[in-house]
Amino acid sequence: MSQGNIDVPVQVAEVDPEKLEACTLLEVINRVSGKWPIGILLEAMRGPVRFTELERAVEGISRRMLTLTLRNLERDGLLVRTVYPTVPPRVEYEATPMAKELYQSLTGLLGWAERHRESIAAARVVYDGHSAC
Amino acid sequence: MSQGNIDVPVQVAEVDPEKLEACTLLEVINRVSGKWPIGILLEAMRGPVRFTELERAVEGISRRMLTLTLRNLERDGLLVRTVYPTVPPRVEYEATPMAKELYQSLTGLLGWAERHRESIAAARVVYDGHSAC
DNA sequence: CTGGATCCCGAGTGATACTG
DNA sequence: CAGTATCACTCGGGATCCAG
Repeated sequence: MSQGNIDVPVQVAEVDPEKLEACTLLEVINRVSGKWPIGILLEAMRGPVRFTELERAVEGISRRMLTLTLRNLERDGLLVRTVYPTVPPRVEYEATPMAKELYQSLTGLLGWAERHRESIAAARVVYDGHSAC
Repeated sequence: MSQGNIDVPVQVAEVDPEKLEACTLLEVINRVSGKWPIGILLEAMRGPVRFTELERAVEGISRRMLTLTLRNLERDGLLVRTVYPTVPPRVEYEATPMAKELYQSLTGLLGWAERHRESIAAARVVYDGHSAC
């Protein structure tokens, strides 16, 4: 969707489609990887949620990581941050449509994980020396 | 929203379905996160591939990380390792059907990434102070 | 309440050298 | 060819204290 001009000797660089896939996939994987992004996104998906609510909901996250992760998600346009200049500061975070769409895609992975959860566990037991029998 | 059962003292631990989703997703995300797993999987998906071939194909990976990542993927049953006791040792890795199915799921993420690549880039520019204008 | 600033430790990873 | 071993270093992330 980047052009319609025709007579240009396009230098598309012959990108190997598979390399491109690996790269792009890597970007999105990195975006949601880590312990916290998904948990936070899941909460913010249900509607506006406050900082403290997230702190309790995500469970186990430190204030520092909550802040940092929140900033990154906001930066990528996955979360909107709304500040209400009230006396006790009030800030709400909510997932953007883009983030919700991401979740739809993640569902595919979730399905895969659930379908193969046992297979993987079994594979590990075997690999680890199928000792504890 | 935590129950509807009345008479049974079920010990199902009352797992919040959303927590479960976050957890499972996290497992699979962690499995393929990192710089290397995807690249390796992509190569091994095309057919049996040798250690050295991977070392060149993945490009940028160190021998150490290649070995470690390979071991993890094998452990999870995503890769099969075949050793041919020939004079120069020959080892081949190939993606299992399970891994290929995983790739199908990853495709959903890839689609999302491509659809929103520009939006994200734009969001970042804005967030970063839309300076370099 | 919401977050920024520091300090610090351990896991992850690259570089390099060695081996069956 | 296909790894393994070691070392040094970076960096994520927790703990803690400070601030608007």
